[in-house]
Amino acid sequence: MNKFNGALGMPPTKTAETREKPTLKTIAQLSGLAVPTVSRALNDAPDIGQKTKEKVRRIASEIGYVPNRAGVRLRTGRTNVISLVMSTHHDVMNHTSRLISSVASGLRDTGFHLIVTPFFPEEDALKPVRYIVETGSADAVILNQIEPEDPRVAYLRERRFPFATHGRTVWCDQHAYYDYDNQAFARIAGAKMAAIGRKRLVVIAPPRSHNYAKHMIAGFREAAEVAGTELRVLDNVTSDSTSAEVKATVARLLQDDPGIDAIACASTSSAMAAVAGLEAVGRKLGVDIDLCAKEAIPFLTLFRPDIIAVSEKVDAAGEFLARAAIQAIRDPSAAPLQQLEVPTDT
Amino acid sequence: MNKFNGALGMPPTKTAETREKPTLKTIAQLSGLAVPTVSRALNDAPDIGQKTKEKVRRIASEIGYVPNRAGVRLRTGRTNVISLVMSTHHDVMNHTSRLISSVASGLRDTGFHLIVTPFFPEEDALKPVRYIVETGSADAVILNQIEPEDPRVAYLRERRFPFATHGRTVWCDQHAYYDYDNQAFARIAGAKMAAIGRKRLVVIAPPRSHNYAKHMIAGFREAAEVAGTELRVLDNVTSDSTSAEVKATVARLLQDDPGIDAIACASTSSAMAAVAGLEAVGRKLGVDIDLCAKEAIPFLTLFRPDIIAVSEKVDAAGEFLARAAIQAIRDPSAAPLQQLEVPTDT
DNA sequence: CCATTTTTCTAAATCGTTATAGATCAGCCT
DNA sequence: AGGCTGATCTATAACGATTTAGAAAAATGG
Repeated sequence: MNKFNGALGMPPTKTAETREKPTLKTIAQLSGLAVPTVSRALNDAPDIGQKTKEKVRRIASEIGYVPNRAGVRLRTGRTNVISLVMSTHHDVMNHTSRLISSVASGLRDTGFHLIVTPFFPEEDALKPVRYIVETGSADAVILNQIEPEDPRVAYLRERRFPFATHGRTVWCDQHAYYDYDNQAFARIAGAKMAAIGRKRLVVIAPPRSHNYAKHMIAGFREAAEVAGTELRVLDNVTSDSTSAEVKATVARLLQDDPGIDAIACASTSSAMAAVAGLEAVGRKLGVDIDLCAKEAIPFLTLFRPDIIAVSEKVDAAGEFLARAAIQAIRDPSAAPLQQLEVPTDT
Repeated sequence: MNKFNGALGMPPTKTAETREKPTLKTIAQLSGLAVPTVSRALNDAPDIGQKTKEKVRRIASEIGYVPNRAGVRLRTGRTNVISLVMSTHHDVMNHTSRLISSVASGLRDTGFHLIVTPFFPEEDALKPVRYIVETGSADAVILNQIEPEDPRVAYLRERRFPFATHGRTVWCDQHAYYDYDNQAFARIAGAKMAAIGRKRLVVIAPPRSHNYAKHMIAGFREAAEVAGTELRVLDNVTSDSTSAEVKATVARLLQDDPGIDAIACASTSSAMAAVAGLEAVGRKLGVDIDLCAKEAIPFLTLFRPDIIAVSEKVDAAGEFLARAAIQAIRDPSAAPLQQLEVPTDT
């Protein structure tokens, strides 16, 4: 159509004034080269001359060429998309949103887009993952809320589909992951409680289905053994229970057994609820009882300075997972990127 | 590569055992029809016979045909993607994550994917929007943190690119939006404070650049006039200031002017920080001072039962915006979907 | 019964990209 | 000079879908 599309007034040939999106064809016409040559030049193929490459690259950047994603995807199957699969169940003090933000940051200037694929409480957690793999709608997947033998991970491994997890599975030496060392956290927290003289610790742990619950409980047990303190892990509430449940449970517990002098919480929200519960029955935080928790947001200590908080840097997770996912895509046979963040005791 | 990979050795015909992703071609072969006929049948074109349509649809669902997104996108330009453009600035008590979740819910079973496009504090807010429009990487955009004359909205309107906003602009009668009626909230909150005898109210408002700050302040003014109370809007802190800043400012303020007996906060996090501040200087919430705030998460009242909370249903926003965006795509000339959520006074 | 319309389907082209195989030309060897 | 090699580039086809124009079959009309 547009043989000639320079400057002057033109018959209704698709000309430049339309500001059509530049394609390889545009560059080909401008440079007098063939389309495949332009493509190979931009991809730095070995069989293209140096001068040609430079010329093509110059033109490309001058006219602001950006490869058409649909074209690339159709031809190569590469989507340049990473999918974050997340539950819509909102853990109040939302980690998930920061994970999204930080994955997005990690993807900045990489050419990858981030698509968020939700799954819903009532449906199979495998469904979104299967959808992505079967329709090829992403090049890699990032998962959180990992179970020890997470079926999604099993599925992805079997298909050799690139992925990275926020949390560890039992096979985690085999795949990319980022995790917070909850066992270390629990050891530190338990030791701190013991250090200030607390003897009877109650733990509000994560749901047992999540792998990190095991780590955390193990850590508390270690600390309890070392310090010779009593340890009780509640099994009727978890750090994902509603605030009302946690509050009520803590209140009831302290009334039944006033000798309890320490509480440990696995989440910011359960910590706040637990504080509400203990205060509701007249206990005084930092006086006749202490509470420790993981602090994902600098909030707890502001709220109640007496809370003993151990910080968790959530933002690091997303950026790391983004890198790990890209690595898994680009170099599937390389050793997967793995990181365990150890909390600092201070 | 995998010429023969089913069970028996096979000549290099691409046969069904490969479990190749079914395409229109697959259906065409199975039905003995031509590819375009299959396409038109699935799209319910008027020039295809009833029997044919049924046959095609039956086969399609039997073999689990799903249209290839890249193919559709390349040919039609339709991406079937909606992009949520969000700041990575984490407002602690994260609205954004719930917005993402709820938009995702709203997009369920619509065939649309949700991609999250971040923009970074140091760069132009217009950049991601321009990128999306210029590269055509989405069919519609959802924006939040809206300014009165938001340049992104101006840009999108000018290009006639479908979008919906979480918040109102000055042109909002012309475009799809969802907003919480902050003016009504402020009226209600202000009236409540007056009703319990508070005379001197200090407001920690949203940043003035956000449009809803104006609405909220106007609402407080109305309430103050009606009740004849004193009103002061702080201009050195906002509801987006850090918790430490809010806490310190509130503490200082109450020391300088102990007569202040009421505080209103525009966000959950600033409310908690303000409570910390007032308690730090020995004031007693619910006794010699009161505090009211918007409660996006059922948290405040748990934390401090004395806080006067007005709830905001954040989840409704996302689902509405998803619908609104789709409508803007499908029927650009129709009246845009708009909703103003009025808080209930209870 | 042939011409004409309507219904239903097909062929070819296209979107932007890349893989494959082949073309062109220079330089070099014998 | 003829043949070969290597360096560059081009032509063609393909990915999966849809649009356009046109063909074939069926229905209608006189």
